Amino acid sequence: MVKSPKNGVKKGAWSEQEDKILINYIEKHGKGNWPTLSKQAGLNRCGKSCRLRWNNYLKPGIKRGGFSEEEEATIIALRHELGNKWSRIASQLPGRTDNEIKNFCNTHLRKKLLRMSTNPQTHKPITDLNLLGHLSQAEHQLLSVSNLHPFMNPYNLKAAALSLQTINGNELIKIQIQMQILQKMLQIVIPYPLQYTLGNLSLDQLTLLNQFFDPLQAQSMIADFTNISPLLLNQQQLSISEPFPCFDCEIIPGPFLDDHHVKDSEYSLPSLVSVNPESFTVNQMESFTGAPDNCYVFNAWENLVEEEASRAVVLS
DNA sequence: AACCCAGCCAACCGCATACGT
DNA sequence: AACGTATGCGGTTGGCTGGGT
Repeated sequence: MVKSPKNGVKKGAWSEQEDKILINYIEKHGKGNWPTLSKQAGLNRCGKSCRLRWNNYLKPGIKRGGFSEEEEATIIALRHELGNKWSRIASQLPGRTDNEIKNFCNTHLRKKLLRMSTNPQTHKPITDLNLLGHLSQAEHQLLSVSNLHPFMNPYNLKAAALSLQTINGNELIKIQIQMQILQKMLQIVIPYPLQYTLGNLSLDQLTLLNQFFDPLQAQSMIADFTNISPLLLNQQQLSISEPFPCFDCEIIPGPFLDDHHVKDSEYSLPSLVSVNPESFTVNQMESFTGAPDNCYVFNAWENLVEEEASRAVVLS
């Protein structure tokens, strides 16, 4: 990046020679005043540029290369706590600079969190439809192949239904609102190729899909779940094997919110679960810890998402 | 082979604050 | 107290690069 000199001061990428001059000067004389340092060292750079080059690149102890999982976890936690206070975050990571962490957050982490249906800014699950308007098409694509929402996972629907036994009306309303948001998100983010593949489904499959993603239908499903015999409402039976992002621990209580945050550091596509809510029976309830293979709606949905992910088609 | 495009990241810019006179 | 300068910080830019067409 070579930019045109302004007032005779060079800008843009630093050359090896300039780096050597700066290092040698600081090793001999220390840092001191940057504008003065620049002149005395014979560098045709402004002091600010010298300071930045030294602090972000040349200073001894600067770590280069990818971030470890531990560093990444620390960054996520501190970002959640401090916001975009890059220098404060960097102070907790020896050898890392604020600039490097900022770049890391704005590229790798952003992509990763989107894939987890998580707001890159707040690190909370995406429920703000306004955010979707700021995403690129590629990011929409990324989001669309992610585990959009815990309610995409029938385990969560089931657990939410069980929780209805103990939660109050306000929380029920919140759940219903979240489901409506999910439905709207789907309308927005499902990319054309995925919609196209819906054409390959049978009418029955489409009907069931529609029911599942229609908030009113979904509400009635939840209502239906509450009619399941109390003998079956043993939450201990719910052992969720599929990892997924925590939705919102403050709103929805239940066993499905514990110890199931995504630990996978790669961008693997979370598996969806195969359960047909309409044919939910006692036996299926008892075997709910597994993922039945014979429930075609969610098998179909899982296949669709996987197919979509494998295509990796960016909409034009 | 040539072109396009998106992601990466070093470096710049502008503002706020600290510091010295 | 007021002013000028240096420094710190966070947002933004733009050249480079690799992958796709």
